[in-house]
Formats: sequence, structure tokens, C-alpha cells
Amino acid sequence: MLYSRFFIPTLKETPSDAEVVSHQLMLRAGMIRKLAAGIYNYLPMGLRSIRKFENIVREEMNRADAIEMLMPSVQPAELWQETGRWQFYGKELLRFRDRKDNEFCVGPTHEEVVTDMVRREVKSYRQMPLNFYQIQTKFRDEIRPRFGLMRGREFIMKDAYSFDVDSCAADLSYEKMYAAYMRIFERCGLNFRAVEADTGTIGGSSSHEFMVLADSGEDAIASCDSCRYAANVEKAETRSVLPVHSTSQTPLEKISTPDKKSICEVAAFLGVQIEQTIKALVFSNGEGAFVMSLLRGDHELNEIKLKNAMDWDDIRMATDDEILSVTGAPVGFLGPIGVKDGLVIIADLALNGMADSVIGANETDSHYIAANLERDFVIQRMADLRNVVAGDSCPRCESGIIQMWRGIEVGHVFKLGTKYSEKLGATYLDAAGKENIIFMGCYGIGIGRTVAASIEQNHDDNGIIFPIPLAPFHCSVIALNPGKDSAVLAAAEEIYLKLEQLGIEVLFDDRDERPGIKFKDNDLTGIPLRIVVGSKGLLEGKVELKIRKSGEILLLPIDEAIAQIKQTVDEALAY
RNA sequence: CGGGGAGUAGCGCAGUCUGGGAGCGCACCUGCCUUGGGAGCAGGGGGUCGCAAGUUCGAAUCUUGUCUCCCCGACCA
Repeated sequence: MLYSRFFIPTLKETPSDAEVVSHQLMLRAGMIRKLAAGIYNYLPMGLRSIRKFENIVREEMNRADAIEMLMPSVQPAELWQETGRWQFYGKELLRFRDRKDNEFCVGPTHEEVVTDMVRREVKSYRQMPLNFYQIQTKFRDEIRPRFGLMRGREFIMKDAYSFDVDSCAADLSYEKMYAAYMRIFERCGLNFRAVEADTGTIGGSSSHEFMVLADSGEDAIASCDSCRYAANVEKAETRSVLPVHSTSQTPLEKISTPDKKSICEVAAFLGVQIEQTIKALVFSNGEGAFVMSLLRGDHELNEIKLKNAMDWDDIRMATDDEILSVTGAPVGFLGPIGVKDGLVIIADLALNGMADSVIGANETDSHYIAANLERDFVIQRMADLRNVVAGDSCPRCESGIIQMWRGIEVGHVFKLGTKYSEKLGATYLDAAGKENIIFMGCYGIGIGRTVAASIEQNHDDNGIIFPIPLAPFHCSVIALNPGKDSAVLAAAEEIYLKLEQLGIEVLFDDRDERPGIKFKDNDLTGIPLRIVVGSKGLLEGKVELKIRKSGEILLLPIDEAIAQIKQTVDEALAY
């Protein structure tokens, strides 16, 4: 490709609305431009990287026996009403009506559509296993799109859906996808982890997320430093412990704590460690049910764990008014002692063995000290409710300690079970002629997000450092002063053509620009290998080969430079 | 949704408080010059100051409304 005939609108300055480095660099390198909030044009350089990744995904999906198809982005409301998600999905689902006033949505995911197709076409156990995938544009009307392609509203996603005769077969499909995902992200040279995850609105029984490690990541993940355990904090378990009962003889005592509402204020006021306090938080399922959760003062509640422990569909904090009406006390002094009858109280496992705790007295301006579980107050049950923190013991192995990381979720695999197939009536006849429900799995990869995550992980002050498999071009050829030295131009052209003949993707910077501009643009756009043809070197028949990643510069005879590029690219792409 | 901030040339910004000429740097066009890390000189083109009302002799600037974008919050009892 000739630079002068291509389109790479680079920016010297960083646009002010770009927060994270991948967003900044994708704008500056002329890969993307914003059209509206969370909606982007993919410019030629951006599209080339995206296509590179798509093709890796495609190869690995095909290798794992998934079958490519393409579903529409516009979907009829009826299908979503059948699964109940028309109500459940909320405002993220972009809905609209056609001229006949029929309701539609722009698909944020395709379980309904693919399951509808399967229920029509698949009737026999002989037709399974099946796994359909597509690479397609989705739309989710995010509350807060941000970070460029990292969290857009419109985005490209690879989604796959497996269909199996039973749970065991579905597990095999899941394993195949899991393995395919490992290969995909390894091929991209990404530093990533597969972690256990909550299933969220997609639903299903179990799932793993594939996380690219990056400080700017929106997710927190916990991993064990000695075994393979790793999980999203939303899901990460604390180590279960045997019940321990306090045998304290210190009597319960009520203390006046005027205006000391927060746990920190109370602990400071009473001169106790925050670990000695218990806080009470009230949550609602939005449909009139409430629960009081008890946690050690320094711990954070994990809302997802509480939601799952209560088996609720939704969860939110109770409002001040609701709290007053269900507990009888104002926010700031809540506690389990003396709450109104009927309020469910659930305690975190960390309350095991806590003795003589400070806890809200459930009346204005007072707390109890020396409160003890069972002796002074009762709860309905205990559960794992808190977020894990660095330094916790591993829930799976004896000696491991939990470490925390930030990650960008680039892939997610789910075991769906029969959640959708049951609602949509996707069934088959088994060998005995008996009707059964199909078992499903679904598997997503954020295409644009993975490219962004790769940049997040591979850049320096000068710009992007693409790994060869994702780079828009493998190599660039820069002719210095092509207008002045015709031998330079001729040599550069020859190198360019030879490399292309070898199957190398080359960007030939033939522009009549000063060297500095060409070098800067080359570094910014992240092209992994660079050949510079200059007058001086050419007199000795040599050109310069620079490795973007290491900064290494080699002065080589032309043929050797070409051979080395060919070899480097082949090695990087081999898998 | 709540809170904060911002909309002035393609990009980055000043001007707004205290009303009166629409500006600066980069980019772009022309010419000269320069040519190994975003040069220099000279000349030039480009903006309904987000939009709509209002106040005023006069509005980028004041008032009201509205739209868009960005950031933060969603662990607090």
C-alpha cells in the first residue's frame, strides 16, 4: 500500500475527550473517529486491525467446529417477549417501531434469534452438537459509554451459541470454546487470564471471563498466588470457615453516639478498630422485599452475592424512607437488635467468631458495644456476602493468598442450560423418540475491545506497538528524501514490491514529507517493523531495519533485511 | 439517574467576570527554503461563537429554555 494513496489522518495533539491511552492512540493514529456518543467510524487503519483479529477468531472458531452465519441486527419484539427479556433487559435495549407500528429492537445479543432458528430447524439428536457463530455489530444503549471502543454503544462482537442434547454434551461444547478462546488470545500475544465470573443478565449456570490485564481495566479480578484459582471480584469467593461461637462474658451495653453515622466516625468516636464494628445495610429487590445484611465494618458488600443469596432478580439499596419503615430506625444507626419483626437478616461469614462488636442500636444516636451474635441478636442465616480483598486466603487451596488485578473483559463464555431453549420451546427427539429440551451455551468476544485492550497493553510514549498478528501492516518502508535522490526512491520501491511478493503487508511511505514526520507517524500507528532507505546507507547497499517493540536498529544489506522481515513475520503468525 | 464541567476554524485553546474589532498555536493552501525524529520565512483560505427565545442602540459575553459531549458517583447505614 502506498501511504500517499491511503488514508491515515494522524493527530499531533490528543483530543481532549479521550481518557484512556488506547482511545487516545486510536484517535491519534487515525484508526477511529467518533460519530456520536459510543458510536465510531472505523477508519482504514482501524478496520485493518479489526479484520486481523476477526480472522484469528474466525480461524479458531472454525477449528473448534463452530459454523459461521449472520443474523440480523434488527429483531422483532415478539421473540424477546417470549423469553421475558423484553421487560427484563431495561433501557439498554434500543427499541423502536416500524411504519406498521410493530415493535423491534437493535440486537444487543442473539440468544432469541438463534434459538428461534434452531427450534424451527433442529428436530433430532442426530443433528447435534451444533455451534453457530457470527461476527456482527451489536447495540447496547449503555448508561455511560466511555473509553472509545472499550465501552461503546455500537460495537462489533463475535457471538457463538452451542446446542447439545444434554448437560454433559453441553459441557464438552463449553470446554471446546474455552480452549478456542485460550488459543485466540494467545495468538494475539495478550497477557490475559481466564477467570470465573457471574452470569449477569445473560443468565445460566456457570461462566468464565477472559480478562486482558491492564491497570485501566474496568473489572477487578482476584487470583490465587499458588493455585489456578482466579475470579472476577463479583464472583470471587471468600474462604468458608467453620462456625465459631463467641463466649464473651462482657455485657451488652448501649452507648450514645450522637451524629456518628458512618462506621469510621463510630469507630473513631469509640476508640475501637474498624474491624471490631459491624455495619448493617438494607437492600430491596425493587418489588417490596427487603433484607438487612451485616458485614464487618471494614468489609465491602458484594451486591451480586447478596442478590444471589436472596435469589432475587434485581437488587438496589433501600431508600432512607424505606429503611425507616422496615427497620424502625434512621440510616446511620441500623442494627439487628430491635428491628421490626419480619425483616430478613443475613450475615457475612466474617461475623463468625467476632466478639464484643460495636453495632448500631437501631435507634437514633446510639450504638451497642459488646454485641455478640446469637447471645444478643439472631440472624436468619450466614452467607458469603463481601468482596474479597488482596491478602485473603484462597478459597480453593490451603496456603494460597489472593492477589488483585485490573482487567478488561474481552471474552465471556456461559453455560446457559435450558434457560432460553425452554422458554422458546427448542426441543428434539432422542433415540428413544422422546422429546427433550436442548442444552445451550453462549460465547462472546468483543472485537473492537480486544484491539483496544491490545493497545492498552502495548504502547509507549511514541504511540502504539502492535503485535504482528493485530498490526494493520506488518512492515513499513520509508524512503528518505525520495524527491531528491532517485536511487533511494527506486530502491525503496523495489524493496516494497519484493516484500509484497513474499506476502508481507507493507505500507510504503512515499510521501514527500520530512523524515521526522514519517518516523513519528510510523511509531504512532504502531507498525511493528520498519525499513528506512537513505542515501548514505544505500551507497553501501544497506538499509536500516528497526523493530518497533524493542527499538533495536539493524543496518543490513537489502536482501538480508527482506529475509529477516519475512522470517519475523512468519514466526509471529505461525500457530 | 444524581452531581460536576464543557460546547468559539479540522485539532488544542484564549476571549465571557466588566456587552461594541472574532483571536492564538497546530493543521490546511501558495511560494521560497530545508531534508535522519512532527523545521524556518512570507503570503493566504476557513468559524450561523451548539441551538432557540429574551434583555439591549448593540450579545461569543447578560437571562431563560433546549440539545450535545466529557468527568465523577452507584458501598453508603
